[in-house]
Amino acid sequence: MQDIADLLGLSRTTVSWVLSGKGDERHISRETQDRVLKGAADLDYKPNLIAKTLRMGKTHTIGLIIPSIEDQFYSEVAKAVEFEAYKQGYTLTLGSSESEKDRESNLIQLFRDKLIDGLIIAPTKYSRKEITNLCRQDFPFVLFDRYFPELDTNYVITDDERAGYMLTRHLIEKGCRKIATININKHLEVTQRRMEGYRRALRESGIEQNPNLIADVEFATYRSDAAGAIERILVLEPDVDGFCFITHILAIEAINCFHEHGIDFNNRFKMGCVHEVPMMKIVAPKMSIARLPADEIGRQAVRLLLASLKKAGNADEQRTRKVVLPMELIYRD
Amino acid sequence: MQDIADLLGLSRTTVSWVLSGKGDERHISRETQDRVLKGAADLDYKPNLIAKTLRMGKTHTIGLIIPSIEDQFYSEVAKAVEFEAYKQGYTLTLGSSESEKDRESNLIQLFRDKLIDGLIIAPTKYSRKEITNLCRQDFPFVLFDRYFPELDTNYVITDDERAGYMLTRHLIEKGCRKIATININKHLEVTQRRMEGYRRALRESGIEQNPNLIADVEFATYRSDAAGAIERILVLEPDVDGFCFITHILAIEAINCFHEHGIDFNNRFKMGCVHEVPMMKIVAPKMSIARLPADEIGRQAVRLLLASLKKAGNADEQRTRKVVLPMELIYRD
DNA sequence: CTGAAAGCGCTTACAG
DNA sequence: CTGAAAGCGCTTACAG
Repeated sequence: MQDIADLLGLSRTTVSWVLSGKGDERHISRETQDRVLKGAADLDYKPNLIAKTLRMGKTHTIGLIIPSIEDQFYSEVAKAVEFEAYKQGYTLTLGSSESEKDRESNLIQLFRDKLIDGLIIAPTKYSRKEITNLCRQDFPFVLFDRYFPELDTNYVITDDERAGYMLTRHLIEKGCRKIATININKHLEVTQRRMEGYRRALRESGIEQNPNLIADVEFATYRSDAAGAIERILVLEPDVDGFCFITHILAIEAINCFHEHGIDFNNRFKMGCVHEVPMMKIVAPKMSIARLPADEIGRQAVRLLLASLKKAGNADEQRTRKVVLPMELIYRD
Repeated sequence: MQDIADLLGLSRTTVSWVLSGKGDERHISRETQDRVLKGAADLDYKPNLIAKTLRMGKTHTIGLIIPSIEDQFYSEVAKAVEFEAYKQGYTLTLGSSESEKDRESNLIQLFRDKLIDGLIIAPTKYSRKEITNLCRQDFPFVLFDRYFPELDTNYVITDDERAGYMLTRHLIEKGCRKIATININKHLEVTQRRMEGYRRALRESGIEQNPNLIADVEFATYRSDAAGAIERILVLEPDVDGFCFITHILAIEAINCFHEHGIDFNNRFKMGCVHEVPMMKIVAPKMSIARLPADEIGRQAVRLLLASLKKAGNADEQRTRKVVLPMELIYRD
C-alpha cells in the first residue's frame, strides 16, 4: 500500500480510501482513483487480510465443528455451509470433534481466539459447559442437530419426535408388533426426541414396550457395539419383525451385521430409518426413510449466524432464533 | 496484555516474554513469572491470535481445497488432514471447488491472501495456471489425487496405472473378454493413468480395444451422464462381461443404473473398482477393489506441507517432494 | 480533494 | 532482571 502511494506520490490514506471502495464517498477525483487502481494492478497488490482483520475485528471466517467429517450427513451439512458461506463472502474453518470432549473444547477455544467471527456446531453431550460459556460471552454461534433445550440459543433442528413416530407408526400399520430400535448416545436430545416418537407410536397402538427390543450404544464405539446389540436382540427376541433405526449409521451397521449372518433382512423385517445415504435404496429397497434436510440445515445455520453477527450490539432485537425443519417422509413397501 | 501489566506494575514486554514461554530464556525470576501467569488467569486473558499473526506472519492455518466434500474419498482425506493438522497445532480451512473453475481460483486467491500458511489441493483440470502461479510465488502447497507432471511441485498420489492394470488383469483371468470402462474427466492425469493400466492389461492379453466399451463422462455432470453411458454400452455390446470402474462414484452410478433396469449385475458381470465406500461390499460382494489409502494421503500431504513451510528460504534443501502411495488390492470372486 | 497521525494487540531488538 | 519503543499493514477521525 505504501508502495503504491510512493509510486503515485499520494498518501497511504488516499490509496486506502480508493481501494476500499470509498473513493466516491470521499470525493476523490475519478482521475486519482483510476491512477490508484492502475498502480495497484501494476504492483500486483494483494491486500493483507490479517492487518485488515486486526483493524476491523472481523475475519469473515466462520467455524464449523461437527462430530465426524466422514459421516455422510455431516459432510452434506458441511457442504451446504461452505456453499452458503462462500456466497456471502465468508470462509469456512472446519473442525471434527470426533465426539471427544477435549478435542471439542480445544477446537472451540482455538477457533474462538479471534480466528472466526462466529461458530456453527453440532455439540457432543459433553459440551454444555462450553456452550454456556459462549452464551455468557455473547459469542455468536448456532447449534444444529443437537441442542440444549434449557439454553436460550440459536439453533436449527428437525422434527425428530414426529419422524420417530411416523416411521414407527408405519411399521405398525404394516403389521409389525415387535419393533426393535437402538439408542445411540441416549443422553442426546436428538436421540431422546426420536425415541420419544417411537414410544408414542407404540403407546397409541397399545403395544407394550419390550426392553429386550431396545439396545444402547455409544457414539464413540458404535461400530463394534451395534453388531453386538443387534445380535442380542435377535437372540432375546427371535421373532422381532421390525427395526426403527434412529440414524443412518445404525442402519448401515445393522445391515452389515444381518448380511454377515446371512439373514434375509429385506423379507424378514420391515424397516424404517432416519436419513438415507447412497446405495441404501439398493441394499434395502423396502426401508422407509425420514430424510434429514441437510442442505436446508446448513443454509439456515449460516443465515442465522450471519444475522446474529449483524445485530451484535442491537440489544433491542430478538436475541436468538430457533428453527425446526420438517423431515421428508418416504414410505416404501 | 496491557491490563495484566498494569495490574502487576510490569511492562507489556515482560508479560509478553512470560506468556510466550520465553520467561526462562530471558532469566525472568520465577516469582515474576508466577505473578504474570496468575494475573493472566485472573483476568481470563486470551491472546489475540490475529495480532500475533500480523506480527509473526504465520496463521497456523492450512487450506484444503477439494472438488467435493460430499464425496466419500475426499471427505476421508479431509478427515485425515484435519486430524494430522490438529495434531501439529494447525487449523484447517476448507473449500469445495465443486470442480468449477471460478470457484476454484477464487478459493485459492481468498485463502492465499495471508489467511493460510500453506495449501493442500486436489486441483481440477482448469487450474494449471493457478498452480503455476503458486509455484512462481513460492507459496507452499501440495497437490494430491491430481497433479501436473510437467510442474515441479510437492504431491502425493497413488499408483494408479498399476491399480487399473491389476483390476483389469484380474477380470481377464476370471474369463472376461469384453471389459467396459468409463472415462471421467479424461484430461485428468489420474484418469489417464488408470486408463493406461486398463489398456496395458488388455494389450498384454492380446485383447483388442473396443471403443464401444469405453464411455466418456464429465465430472460436473457425471450423475446424469453415467447412466446414459452404461445404457449405451449395454445396447452396443450386449455381451459385455466385465466392468472396470476407475472410481467409486462411477461404480455407484452404474450399480444404480443396473438396479433400475433390473439387471442381475452381480452374476452377469465381473467387476473391479478403484476405492470402496460403505455398503458397496453388500451391494456388490464379488467386486474387486483397489483401495485408495485416504488416511495416508491426508497424513502425508500435511507432512509434506509442514516440511515445506519449515524450509521456506533454505534454498539448499531439496525443493519439492513427491510421494506415490500404493493401493491395496482386494480380489473377490 | 488530500495527508499526518493514531491505533488494532502483539513481538523483539535494543538499551539499561 | 526489566522496560521504552518500533513495527507488522491496514482504517479512519481529524485537520487542513
